[in-house]
Amino acid sequence: MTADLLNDPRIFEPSYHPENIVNRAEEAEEMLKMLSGDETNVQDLFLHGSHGTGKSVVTKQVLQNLEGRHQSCILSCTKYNTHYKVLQGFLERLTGEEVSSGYHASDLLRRLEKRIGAVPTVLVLDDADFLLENDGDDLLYSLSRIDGAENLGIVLITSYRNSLRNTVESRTYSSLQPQKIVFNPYTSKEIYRILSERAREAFTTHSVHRNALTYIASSVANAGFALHWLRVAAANASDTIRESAVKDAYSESVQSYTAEILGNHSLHHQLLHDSLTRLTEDRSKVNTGKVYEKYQERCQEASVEPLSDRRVSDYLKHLEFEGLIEAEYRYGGEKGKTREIRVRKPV
DNA sequence: CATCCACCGGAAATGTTGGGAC
DNA sequence: GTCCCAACATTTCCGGTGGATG
Repeated sequence: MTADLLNDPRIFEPSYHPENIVNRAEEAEEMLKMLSGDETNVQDLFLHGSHGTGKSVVTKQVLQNLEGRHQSCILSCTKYNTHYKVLQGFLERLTGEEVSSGYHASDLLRRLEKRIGAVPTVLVLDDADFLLENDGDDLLYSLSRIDGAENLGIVLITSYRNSLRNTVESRTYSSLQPQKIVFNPYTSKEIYRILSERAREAFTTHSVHRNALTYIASSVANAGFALHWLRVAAANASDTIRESAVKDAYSESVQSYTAEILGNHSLHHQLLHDSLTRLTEDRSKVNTGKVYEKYQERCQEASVEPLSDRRVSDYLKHLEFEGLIEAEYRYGGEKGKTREIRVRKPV
């Protein structure tokens, strides 16, 4: 690691909050208006866009702007993926007190209701695909019926589902009526700006070549991965970061980026993803059955009991939510009903 | 037209965990 | 400690799916 090159490694962490967010002013302004509750009730929002389009970062910024007047809290549904866990998480963050398990979910709901009271409140569910898959709309229904809902804004962030309407029951949808905001993929110009602004903060002057940044910017639209890639290249470089260093760092970046995402999931997700990469070294496709076979092998290697194929089918869906795999669903035909799966590199 | 492919995915059943009440 | 219970995680069960094939 080169301390002289990198002023502050935290600047590349996903948790880092940049001063200036490239080309998302419109979205931020709209969100602020909807959540402020100035002209009307605090609204519910549905934010959708592929990975690395700035959904979470913009949301954090907006919440910061509301600080003082609003109380707010963000949970990622990769971890908080059930009714109970979400209520527990929100309550803990808002009150600062630990909430153990063993209560009735309705108990927690009542406590949350009380806590919200007359205070404008924004509750954000990031990676909401995971919750919706698991819990259906049970939680959303409860939250939408909460007393004092005019002060409560629920923000759902998804990168897979592009609408809430076909996911939840119509009674839930109609009481939420979330305003949908779409985050379009960044252009390579925008990625370039994101990289160079971040590089200016993180590196000592002139330590990164312009070509190095253009190379990344022309390759990917996922800002999170772009930044990760640049950080890996920086860590490997001894003096200046050249285009060649960036090219060399690609595979390692993909690997560590993927590992980071998988780190939020179970061992079985990892084994499953691993089986898949072993099966499809090129950009070839495999069917679910083959993947499951390979997965069972991997489990044996790792001395772990494999999960049922039904469960694995759900886990594959999770990998799809995370953008780690691409699946095409086939119904009938000579191949029967299955899906063709391929590993997906971050783009 | 019946049958088959090769799974999908909903629903119910079962297993597990951690608390509270006694 | 024992019993009961809610919340989950996972398994078991099973009715689809629609073109290809005989």
